Amino acid sequence: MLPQLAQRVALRTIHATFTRCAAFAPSIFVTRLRVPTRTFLSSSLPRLAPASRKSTKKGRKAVGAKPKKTAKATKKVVKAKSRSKKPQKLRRVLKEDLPPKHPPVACILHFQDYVKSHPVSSLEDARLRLKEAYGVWASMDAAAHQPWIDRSKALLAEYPRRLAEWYRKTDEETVKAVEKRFKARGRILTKDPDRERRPAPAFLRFWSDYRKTLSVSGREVLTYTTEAAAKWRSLSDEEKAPYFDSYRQALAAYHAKRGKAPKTASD
DNA sequence: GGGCCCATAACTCCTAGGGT
DNA sequence: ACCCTAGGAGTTATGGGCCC
Repeated sequence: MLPQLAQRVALRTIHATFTRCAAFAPSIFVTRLRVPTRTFLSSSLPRLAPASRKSTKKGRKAVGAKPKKTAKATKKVVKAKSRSKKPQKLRRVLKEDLPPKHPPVACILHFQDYVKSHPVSSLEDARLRLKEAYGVWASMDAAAHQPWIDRSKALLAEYPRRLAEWYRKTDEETVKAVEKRFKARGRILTKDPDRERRPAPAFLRFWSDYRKTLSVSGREVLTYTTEAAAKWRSLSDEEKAPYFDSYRQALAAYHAKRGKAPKTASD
């Protein structure tokens, strides 16, 4: 095996050569693209295209979806550009400001233990060890997996509490800065598990009841959302009343808890 | 006025971990 | 980036209402 230094030099030389060649013939030296393991072509159930929603929910973009540039979006870009002339002073996010990391899952815990008992000495060695560790994991039966699953479950059970604790001890400005940093890196900050949820509105209460009357499950339920909406629209005010009443009650309780009075029509 | 949130399910994608 | 996999979280339809 090559000594570490020699190996690094060799790798760097290969990389440098590759980069130089790629500069001359980019079409030949196309860098490996990260292709999703499953696409809408291979998917058994392709994602449904948004019909009436003006925008999708925030967060991860659909794979392959290129955001349309509407006049409004262009306006926003111009606005953002003009704003960007004045450099915004962002709060610096320190390492200790970051929320607790998501706990490792069972196979990763197993991998950690495996590496501890089988130390590596080189890059090639590390790669082999990885393959080896996951090979060992794959060859184990469910009973053998159990200790790591239990550990993972324990860590996972603790995670929401740790996250909620982080939200409690972290000031709003830092949370916002962390959120921004996450967003900039294409990640999403997990929401506070203890956050107070707004009560579900009348239609959702109706929908919850409606789907109980359906004898379908899974994704099939989705096809009934339109039907449920039509049914909701066809309901008389009297029929809708119980749903609105329960919503108003829940909303009043929600506002009372927050110390804010609900807005009325006269507001 | 736009964006988000609420409920619901399966499906899909991403993240977590280690060393180099 | 490479190697792997379990599980978290976003996506998707829907309408009403709140908040910025």
